[in-house]
Amino acid sequence: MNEQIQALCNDHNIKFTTARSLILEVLKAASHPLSYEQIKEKMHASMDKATFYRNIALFEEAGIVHKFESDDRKWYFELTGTTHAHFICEQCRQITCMEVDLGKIEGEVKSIVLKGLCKECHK
Amino acid sequence: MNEQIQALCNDHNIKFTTARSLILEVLKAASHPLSYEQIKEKMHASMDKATFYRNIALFEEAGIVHKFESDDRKWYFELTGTTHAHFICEQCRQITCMEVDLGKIEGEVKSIVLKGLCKECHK
DNA sequence: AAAATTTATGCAACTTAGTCGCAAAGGATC
DNA sequence: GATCCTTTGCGACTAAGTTGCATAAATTTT
Repeated sequence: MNEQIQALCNDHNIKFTTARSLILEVLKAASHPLSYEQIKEKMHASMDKATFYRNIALFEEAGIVHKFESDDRKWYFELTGTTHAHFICEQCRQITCMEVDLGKIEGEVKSIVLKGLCKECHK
Repeated sequence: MNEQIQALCNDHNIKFTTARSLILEVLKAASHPLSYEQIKEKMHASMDKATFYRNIALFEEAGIVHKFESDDRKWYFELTGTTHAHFICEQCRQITCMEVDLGKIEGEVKSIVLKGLCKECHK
């Protein structure tokens, strides 16, 4: 587990530190994008937010992590991987990942965010 | 022009005031979503931001206006109308509207935001 | 392996889009 | 024209995220 994360850092010329390992571990285990608060909760170790955000910025530059804003003025982070869409429910705030076929679009699409009411809340 | 806006307010049980008219005029003339700053610039009349945001909240509740966050920690507003997607270029920050066919999705989709590099910046 | 240099972390102060409380202004109603 | 209700503007506030700076941890040099 840790080896994979260490390898991820090495591959991108990023030094492997405790803080970075903690962040990446949480993101790796997550099934959907998480905010700073959520990541912090899952970390079982304290970390200054400055450290967090600086490392996230580093990951982003390296292309390891992708971030986007939901509709709550917070950033949500996830490991980059398959390009998939996110559905954000305006009512329960749950973020779910989904595959979407867009057909052809000019330019390069890096992320897709759908908003509305999820299956549950729509009833 | 003004009559249409007035009618829009009447139809939704919203009193027609100067401030509201100013906001809606700008939104009506816009071809893509605008932020508070952008709307303010186009208004040719001063308005307190509290007034602006309170009226926007009112429009939202009434279903006249739709808002979403881009990736710059700002809200972008537009009149609701045909459900269409927005493409936000991460480089030039331009927001363009586009039609997208998603196929079938469970729940109710209210907005779609794509991010990436636009046709121009992708070159 | 101690000193020097570089890099990462934590703290505290700061930034800024958006929000809230409150008083004054503007209309409507009697 | 006095009373009531709504809207507006001002200023203080909020909170996610950022930045400067000092300390701590690595890494390199001698």
